[in-house]
Amino acid sequence: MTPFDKGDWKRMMNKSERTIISRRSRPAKDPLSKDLIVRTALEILKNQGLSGLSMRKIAKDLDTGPSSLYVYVKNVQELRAYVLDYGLEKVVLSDNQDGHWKDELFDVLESYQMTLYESPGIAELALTTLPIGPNSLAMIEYILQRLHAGGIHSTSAAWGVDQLFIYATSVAFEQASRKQDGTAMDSLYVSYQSVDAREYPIISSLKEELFSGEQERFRWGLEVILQGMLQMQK
Amino acid sequence: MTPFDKGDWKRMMNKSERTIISRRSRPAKDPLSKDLIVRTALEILKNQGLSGLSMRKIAKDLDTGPSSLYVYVKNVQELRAYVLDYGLEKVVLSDNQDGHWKDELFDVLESYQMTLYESPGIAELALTTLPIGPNSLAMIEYILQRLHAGGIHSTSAAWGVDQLFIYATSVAFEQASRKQDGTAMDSLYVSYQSVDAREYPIISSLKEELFSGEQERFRWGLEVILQGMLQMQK
DNA sequence: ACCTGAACACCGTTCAAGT
DNA sequence: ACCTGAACACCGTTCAAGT
Repeated sequence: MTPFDKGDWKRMMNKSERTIISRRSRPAKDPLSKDLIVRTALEILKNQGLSGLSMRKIAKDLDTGPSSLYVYVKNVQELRAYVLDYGLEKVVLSDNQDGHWKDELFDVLESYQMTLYESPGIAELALTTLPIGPNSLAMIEYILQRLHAGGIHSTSAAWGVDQLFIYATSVAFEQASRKQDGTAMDSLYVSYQSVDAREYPIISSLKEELFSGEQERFRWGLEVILQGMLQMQK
Repeated sequence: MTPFDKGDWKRMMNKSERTIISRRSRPAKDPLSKDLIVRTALEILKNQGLSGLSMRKIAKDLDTGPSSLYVYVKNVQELRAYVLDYGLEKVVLSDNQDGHWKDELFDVLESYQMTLYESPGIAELALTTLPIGPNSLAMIEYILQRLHAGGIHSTSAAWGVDQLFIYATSVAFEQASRKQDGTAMDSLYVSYQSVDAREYPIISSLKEELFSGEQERFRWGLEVILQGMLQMQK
């Protein structure tokens, strides 16, 4: 029995579904379950960001008190790990037979990056929370498989998949906070625009390039990592 | 006048020092200043991590109420940005004339990574807070200069420095949380050890490699990025 | 086994009032 | 100009008491 067998997960998430039928007297209020809690939490995360996600708000949305959640979840950190994996459900792992390994590799990473970009809260979560759960595992396995097809094996592949994730996650977070807040990234940009050219000559000369590029920049970064890994194998 | 001229910064950080002398009646209690607040905050961050850093605790350590801090700092987010730059003060930018660009590049990134590793709170901060301030700027300028010496210019350099920082920061954060908590990283390791070999064959076969390597792994990652950038220029 | 209320020990930020 | 106290609107987690 493994902790991440998909059946296990499903069973884990729906722990209390068996008992619904016997509760005929109060059909209006859904009974709690880990699955329901995580789905509610993800909804809040999408709408209000990571700082807006709290046990108390989840409880309120579920029309109960915060203490009720602790039957299904050990603490807020554990909840976040579940929410992250749940949020990665929509990352596309396309699997057509004649796809080229490199295209598929870049596509899945772009899909991952887009998923995070679309809900900045998930991006923030991905940055600080270790990837646990079936969706994360499926992605990692998929990427390792494509790297393998491209001739990158064993330690290089193991370390490389981490590096690719780090990069995609950080870029998504950066771009997401750029679109959302506005202020934080904008004020940084303004600062660089007026940097002292004698003290920081190269920064000053590259002040535009340092902030340029979106998807083109992301693809360039992936290419850098991949080319680097191939180069290191020689 | 530029926002990050070093003189400006010093003046900014010591705003109220001029007025000390006139306060002869209460010499026991230091008057507040941005510099004092940021230094106190950094001390708390080092000892108690990012979650232990709060306006209220800083105020308590300074023997005042939390509202007093808002004279010197707009909000907690701004304070964090200052604290981060202050925490990067000890990163070594060695500048001997006959140093090789690549050695110097790797050394400064390793020094950065070590600084974050030694206080996990700073690593956590670096992950989510944009680098503002003279220490961050000096590091970026230094790295751009070494990349330039290595033949990496303009857009490649501008995008590359970002990529190098992302990598160093993430590795430091990962390694720091591994040493501190124990639990989060350990439970992930245990999970991977018992992953279903039929469902995730490659993960299963690489379960050791996925967690192996420390400084060796970090250097490998830097080499990957650098080799990739050089390759992309051809 | 699950749910609830109340409590404990915290947060960031504001604002009127003082010097 | 700076500092203070008190208040407002929040947090995560625990625990005895209920069903």
